[in-house]
Amino acid sequence: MISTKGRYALRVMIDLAKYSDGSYIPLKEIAEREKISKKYLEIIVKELVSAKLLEGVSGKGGGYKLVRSPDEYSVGEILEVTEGSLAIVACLAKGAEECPRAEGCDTLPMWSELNQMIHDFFFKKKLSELL
Amino acid sequence: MISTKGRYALRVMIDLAKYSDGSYIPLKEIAEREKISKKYLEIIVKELVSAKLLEGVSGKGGGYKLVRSPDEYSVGEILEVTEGSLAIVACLAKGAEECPRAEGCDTLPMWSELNQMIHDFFFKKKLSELL
DNA sequence: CCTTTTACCTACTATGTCAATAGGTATTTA
DNA sequence: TAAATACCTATTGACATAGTAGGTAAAAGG
Repeated sequence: MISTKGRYALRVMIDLAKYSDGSYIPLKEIAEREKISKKYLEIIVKELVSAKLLEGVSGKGGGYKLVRSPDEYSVGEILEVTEGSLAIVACLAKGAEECPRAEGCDTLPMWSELNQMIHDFFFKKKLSELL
Repeated sequence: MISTKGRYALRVMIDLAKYSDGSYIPLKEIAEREKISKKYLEIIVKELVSAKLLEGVSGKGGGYKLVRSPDEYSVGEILEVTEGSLAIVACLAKGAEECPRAEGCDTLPMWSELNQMIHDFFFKKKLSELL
């Protein structure tokens, strides 16, 4: 299940896509528009900046803005930054220790199939489709 | 993400489908074959019995068995019993309080679309396909 | 230079869930 | 009556979630 963190991240990105004219938007504005705790958003936005999905500038006139156009962001990459992994089962997360049962696991093919479906869904869906 | 609880439930069901000849299989056997803590399985199996996906009988010669044939179980119903909800976001879980933002939510259509995909996947997939 | 506005940083916390474990009681068969 | 089994209640340690609190650093305007 996608947590609020991932959902909030997506909403911040959508908000920026909608309301930015190229200048920087302060987080305070976004928090008020989206009615999300600004303090909590700070944590989320920081991760988006680290991942280079956003650019942040301090000081008066500062704030955040997108670094690409909305059709160049996939929903998948936004969620992956904040959720860590979108894998449907632990053994399919990247960096997971290899499952000793993988060989001969009756359920692995099903998990892989679904995992692929979800991955495709999220990475084909662009931010621009959510405006 | 599907937890071990749901994954174990599925493996118990598969185990029963594979090794039962109509008689009752004691949990001890299943736990040993699947290398899962018997104590933990007790919790899981109890829920499957409550949901009438399994039948349990106490005493010598007792154990558990399926109540239908494997092609009459969907993976979805098995997972729903143990996971509670398969919804991809909280607001789409059944029994969720109505989201005040639903009207005009930019992301809801996407969540609904994916939710439907996952639901279909799990409910069309039958236990018999995992043997 | 000083003040304001903003991002950025570290730390803490309450609540809940996960994945069990512990130690029993009830039931059925031989 | 004894053994094997399911079934029941309670507890636990570790971790994640969803925040809150209280600062420091940076940039711009006057």
